Amino acid sequence: MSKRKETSTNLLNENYIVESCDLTYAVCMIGGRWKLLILCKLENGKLRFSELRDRINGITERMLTLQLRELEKEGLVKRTVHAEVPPRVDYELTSIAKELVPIWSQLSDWGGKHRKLMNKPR
Amino acid sequence: MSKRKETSTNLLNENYIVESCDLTYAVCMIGGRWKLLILCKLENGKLRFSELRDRINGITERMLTLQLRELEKEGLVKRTVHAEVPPRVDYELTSIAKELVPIWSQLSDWGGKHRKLMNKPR
DNA sequence: TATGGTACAGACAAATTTGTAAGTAATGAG
DNA sequence: CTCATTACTTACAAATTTGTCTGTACCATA
Repeated sequence: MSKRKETSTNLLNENYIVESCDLTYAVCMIGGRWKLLILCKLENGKLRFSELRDRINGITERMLTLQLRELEKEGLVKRTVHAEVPPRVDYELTSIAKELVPIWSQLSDWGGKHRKLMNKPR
Repeated sequence: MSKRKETSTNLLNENYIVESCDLTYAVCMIGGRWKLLILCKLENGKLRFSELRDRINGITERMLTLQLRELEKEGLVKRTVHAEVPPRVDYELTSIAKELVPIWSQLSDWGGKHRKLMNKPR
């Protein structure tokens, strides 16, 4: 949640693009270093913070927090806090996020295919 | 084509993630501020550099060049130089990129739907 | 009273991406 | 010889994202 300069060309461009293109809008939601990894892990149900952290190799708590916050804002994950000590918080996909699953599965297949093509060029 | 530090955690993380997840791999290909816009414009056939530049609001020649170069490297667009003066260069989608079209059309639909949901939250 | 587990928050720095503002080569037209 | 056109390139600066490290509240348990 580092604030962005509200007057930068960079931000204006991004806004303009996202406004005018549903596709770019969609990809922006799931862009960012860790978002897809997080969403994937949640594909089979709820997980708590520490479970996510432990399953995603290399992520720091800070990054996990930041990306979860954004995903929450975007309405892709739902956050539930249990009033316990020590605290317990879990995350799950929202219904609109679940609609993405079949799409990203195709995209993943495409990725696999493309990767092979690139390995043995011709 | 700004070089990246080969020893940074940032790059190591990216490599690791992309290696281990076809989905992230795929999304990385089309990530970046302008790539999808460019690909969309090429959906209906070849365009030359200046045509792309004029159709993509806000892009600079530098950015267009950079992103086209990456797309070319990734095998998503094909670049053809005509030996003329003044120079003429055109760009078109490769066949693997064309396979993405139906997927991104679904993603675009999802984006539109999601956008509406967000506008009138409940 | 000291310790421990959980889910973070904050300050700061490094890395990366994006934008700005020039300039270039080649050559045909005038 | 001068200028215009096209598709770039380069140096530099600003913005943004990602990573490092330290610290916090809560209370149950030893």
